[in-house]
Amino acid sequence: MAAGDDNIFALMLGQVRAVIGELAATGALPAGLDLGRIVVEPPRDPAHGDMATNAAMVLAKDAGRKPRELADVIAERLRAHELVAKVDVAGPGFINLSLEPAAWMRALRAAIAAARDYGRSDIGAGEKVNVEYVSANPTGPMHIGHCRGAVFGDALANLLAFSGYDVTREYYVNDAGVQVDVLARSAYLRYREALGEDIGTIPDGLYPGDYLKECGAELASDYGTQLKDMSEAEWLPIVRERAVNMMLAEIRNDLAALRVVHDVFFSERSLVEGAPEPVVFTGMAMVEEASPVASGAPVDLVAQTIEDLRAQGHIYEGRLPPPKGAPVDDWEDREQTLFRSTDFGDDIDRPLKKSDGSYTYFASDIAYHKSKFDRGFRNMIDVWGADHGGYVKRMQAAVKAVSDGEAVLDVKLIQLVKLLRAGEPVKMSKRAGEIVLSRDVVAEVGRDAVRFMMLYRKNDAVLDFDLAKVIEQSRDNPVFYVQYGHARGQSIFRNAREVLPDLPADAAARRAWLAAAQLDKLEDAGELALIRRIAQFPRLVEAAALAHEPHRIAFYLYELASEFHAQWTRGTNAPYLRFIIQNDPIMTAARLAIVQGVVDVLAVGLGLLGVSAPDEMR
RNA sequence: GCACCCAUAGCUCAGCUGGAUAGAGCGCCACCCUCCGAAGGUGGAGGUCACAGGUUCGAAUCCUGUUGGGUGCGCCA
Repeated sequence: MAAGDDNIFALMLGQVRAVIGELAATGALPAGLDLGRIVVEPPRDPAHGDMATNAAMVLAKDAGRKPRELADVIAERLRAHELVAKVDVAGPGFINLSLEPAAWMRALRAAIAAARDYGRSDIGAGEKVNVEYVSANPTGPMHIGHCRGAVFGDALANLLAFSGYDVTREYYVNDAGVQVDVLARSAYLRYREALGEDIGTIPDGLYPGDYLKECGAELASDYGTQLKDMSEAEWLPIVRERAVNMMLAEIRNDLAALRVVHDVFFSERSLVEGAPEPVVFTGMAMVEEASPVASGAPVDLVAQTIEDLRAQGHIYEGRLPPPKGAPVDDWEDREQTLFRSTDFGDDIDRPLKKSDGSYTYFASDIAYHKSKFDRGFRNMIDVWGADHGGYVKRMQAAVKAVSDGEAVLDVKLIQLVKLLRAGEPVKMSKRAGEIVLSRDVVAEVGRDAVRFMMLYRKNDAVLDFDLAKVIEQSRDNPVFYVQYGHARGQSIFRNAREVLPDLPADAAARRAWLAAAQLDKLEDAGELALIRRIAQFPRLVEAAALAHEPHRIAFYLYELASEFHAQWTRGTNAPYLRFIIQNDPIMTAARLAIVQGVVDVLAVGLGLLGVSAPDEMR
């Protein structure tokens, strides 16, 4: 569980646990206490010291002692630690620790030494995690809603990988079902148009978007009039495959513009139609090369999964009551194939077959998640739009069923993006062509702004995204403010060479050089606060990873940048607080060590969010 | 009718999985630039954490109920 040596909070937590172990050994405490609930964290009020632990309050009941009394005993032993300056017992039984200045200097040195690995940990212990995100239907370009899910999933995957998980980034391609058939028919119309036919207005129910014209043109040049002479049953698979591949290529362009990557593109059709193995479009391969390779007997994985579940008693034939409140016109009370999701916490059992006998989307989704389990994933994270919220329970139920309770599915629901321009809503209509596309937004305000803002809000909160504000260069715009912090730090290094001619220009060499600085010269409250903030980064990353909440990184970075800017500005009124002191190379070197820490943390944090850390702002 | 999500300062939102006197930005008020980038900073006012119960040493956080908003509710994905 222990993170690296660079996490001073983990270090002290280990110390607290060790003390409790010692007390248990002497018989002062019962053995076998649950230490899992003990935390060591920065107190909200700095007056309470550097760190606080709830150990005594958490253990009091099981130990049969009063919290304050127990706290005194633990505190006594913590005082002996070399990095601990002061220990107080306060309130209901908090143990407040003040650390020796040397402890913070050590933390800063550790941060600088770790450089771009600062905050990296092994809490994931190499465990496999599947993060599925975007999974937009390949029926058109990505819109702004997909964009938020894409950025979220990507950042979450970064965070988990950084925290020691073995992460697979996955995209589920819905290349089966009626929607892609509609796509194919729409493309076929464009094909006829490309052959010179007057197709008039696009009929209701087909996709009217211009983006299919190119597909039609390609079909016309490749097939001439051949497809016109075929029946729909003949041309549909041909057109469908071409259209899906082209749409997927579009989407991958949109993803590339956001610098969002996937390791695996998983084909739904390969489940439904039966392939020897689930077909994956690998992250490296071009879409065109990714057609299913047939070898061996086809297996319908959906049917197989359903039959397996039936054998385990999770499936039966029965009737559902009609939904109340939202009357279905053509409700037909009939016997159907149902999954006992109520056995796993769902509200109602869920149908697996449509009235025509084919499988529901849910059925293939079960098979898909079964495939994740079969590929070794015990941890699955799905990133969905909030409108799929009603689907969460049944999917989690299904994952439990297919994994015999071994796998856990966490579903992250992504709320709407409300697009604004200078406070005014950007008009969005359902009619195609007026949907706000991800690529248009990226083109207008840039990838960094889009990514940061998408992550500067909890995933389950509606996001107001103001196109005018995110390119503003002011404190009001967190993207700029954080990036500016990084640029300002680099600017300080550029200017510092006047005072410190030996300061290496190369970042790695500079870190080594700064590690030798006399950090004990640092005693200004603002400086020390910055060092403490830097020291919190590892535990923050850890918490964000465990909670699957990348937005915490974004907020932390804003706070760090804010403290850094504040310290910088104090130097305007109080020159002795500047980072660069003209005739004091020793103090300057010590302060540059802080700047290095700030710059590294900002760079690492922005990197996790997929946002660039510029050396200068222009 | 049912399920899920949300409700925190005038506005937009954090609140580190139950901790101490609930924070930030914007807006408002009063200040600070012969500076390593003022593209900034300092201080102040502003809260019944929607409401009512409950759990316990301790609740914005967990449970129940109520109110208000959003999403969804065999066969679409």
